Amino acid sequence: MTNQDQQEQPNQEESAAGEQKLIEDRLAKTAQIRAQGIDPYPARFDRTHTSVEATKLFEYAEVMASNGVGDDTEHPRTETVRVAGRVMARRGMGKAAFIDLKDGHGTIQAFARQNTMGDDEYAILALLDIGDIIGVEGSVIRTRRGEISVEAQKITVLTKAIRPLPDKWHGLQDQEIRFRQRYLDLISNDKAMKNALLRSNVVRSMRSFMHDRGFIEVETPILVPVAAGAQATPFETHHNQLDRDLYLRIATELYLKKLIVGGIERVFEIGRLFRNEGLDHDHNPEFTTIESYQAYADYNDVMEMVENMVSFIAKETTGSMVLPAVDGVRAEIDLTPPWTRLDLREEIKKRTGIDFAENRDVESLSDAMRERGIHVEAGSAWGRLLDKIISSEVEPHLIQPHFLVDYPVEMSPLAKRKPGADEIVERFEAFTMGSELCNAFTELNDPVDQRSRFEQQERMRDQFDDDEADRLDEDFLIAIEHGMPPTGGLGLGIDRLTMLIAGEESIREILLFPAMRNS
RNA sequence: GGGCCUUUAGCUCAGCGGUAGAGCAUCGGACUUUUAAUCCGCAGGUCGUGGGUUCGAUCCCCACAGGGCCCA
Repeated sequence: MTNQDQQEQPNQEESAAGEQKLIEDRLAKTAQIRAQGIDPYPARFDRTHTSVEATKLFEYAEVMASNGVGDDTEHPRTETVRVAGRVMARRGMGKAAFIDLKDGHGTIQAFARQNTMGDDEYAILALLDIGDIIGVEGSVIRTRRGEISVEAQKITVLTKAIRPLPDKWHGLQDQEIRFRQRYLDLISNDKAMKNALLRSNVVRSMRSFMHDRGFIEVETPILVPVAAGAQATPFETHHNQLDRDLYLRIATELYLKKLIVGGIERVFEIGRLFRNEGLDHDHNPEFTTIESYQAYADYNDVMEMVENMVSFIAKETTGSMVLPAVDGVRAEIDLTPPWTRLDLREEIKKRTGIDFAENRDVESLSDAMRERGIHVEAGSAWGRLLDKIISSEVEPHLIQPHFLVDYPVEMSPLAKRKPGADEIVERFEAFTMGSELCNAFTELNDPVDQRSRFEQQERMRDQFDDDEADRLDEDFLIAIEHGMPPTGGLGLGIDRLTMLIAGEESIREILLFPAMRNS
């Protein structure tokens, strides 16, 4: 060992303890690798096969061998391949060693023997740690114990890791670290990776469903002067040069309807919404929705589209429209269309005996709720009270997919009134597992009615001190004053949909980086 | 917002009013077909933070912070 090498060794006397010690050990190995003239962080690696491809290649060779094809039909082996991945485990035995290598597709074992690799090449093994990323070159064989393995001719360090990985057997259990350092969750827990891939497939399949139906995908502003189109509290921000307060959007609705006015007859956007509210197992301050608008359609057309879209996505991503039961979480969920339609007024009557058409003011509805032991939040508007009844008395029963249909106008400032029923709008929401999946309606396109609905929302903001009331958006009103065709609109939460398909109870299992408090 | 649970070695977890333990990982040694490899040995901790009670607190009490569950 040269003097320079010795300088790169940590000083035994001063070596740190605990985590710092583990890092210093690995830094010392990194230095030793460099001292041998090897770059521990090379730029690229010419991988020929993924773990899965290499396995398949061998299985093919094995089948050929069983038919008498190949040089050594007793011990089939493939041509030389190069695989790459992260070292997940090692079993060293002196002059031989086994390494479990994990790549983006699966795992494959590498088998290293001193007499196959040669002393110089084999020496690198002493400097490898669990967590390092390496390339292995060799032919694929089956070991005596039956494991398909790349028999290493050469092992290349591709990235030296200087921090240790979580426990190889138990995986990463600490939920906080799983969410804050999702990369560790992805490395350690198969389910994390499965959910990440599932979400990607859900979105891809949703896009293809919409494109196949002639919908045009667009992107509309996230920074907006008025946070309108939904009932929620927005995040506020400020543009310095314009010296103007802006908000993060709480919905994509109004911009998309402006595009309907402009003649894009089928339009959708998949994008992030921001609502300034608390966190729980199905709320995150930022989340993703699809909103779509279809000219000349009404909410019945949208209802059909929703059940077809959701069942299509389930089929594409899981192979079935029937989602399997999850132990301790839920029964089987059958998404096969058609879904049951329930009249909202009738369903509330059935569950509670309350007929909202007979209790049209805050006082009588509050009384009816108290009689049945439903909590009444003081100072709530009528629509908020009814919403409470629905969420506490009706929603929990909707485990299999259902549509609740026809809502009171007070709760739905952007929906068109039902012909012949002034107080009811053509709106529906879909529920599964007791929670909302989507919200949709026949869009209100009467500009005079729309203006008065907005004004009513603004009055509610003042009267009930309701931050979440919708906001009047003059630009939008001017747009529909130019004429918006009859339109069916939809908003559907993509994270919630993915939860449903994944069988997860928490949105934080689906969002790769959920919002967390200060650490 | 209210209640309950939780925070101990890099990871997974025990523990207890009397100076802190295991498995894995690490470090040193043996080992040429392993599968959580095995065997021998070493090292690793301001027990979430801050107060209090006590002769003595990781443990009991209070507050705070992070995480989880339930309720609103």
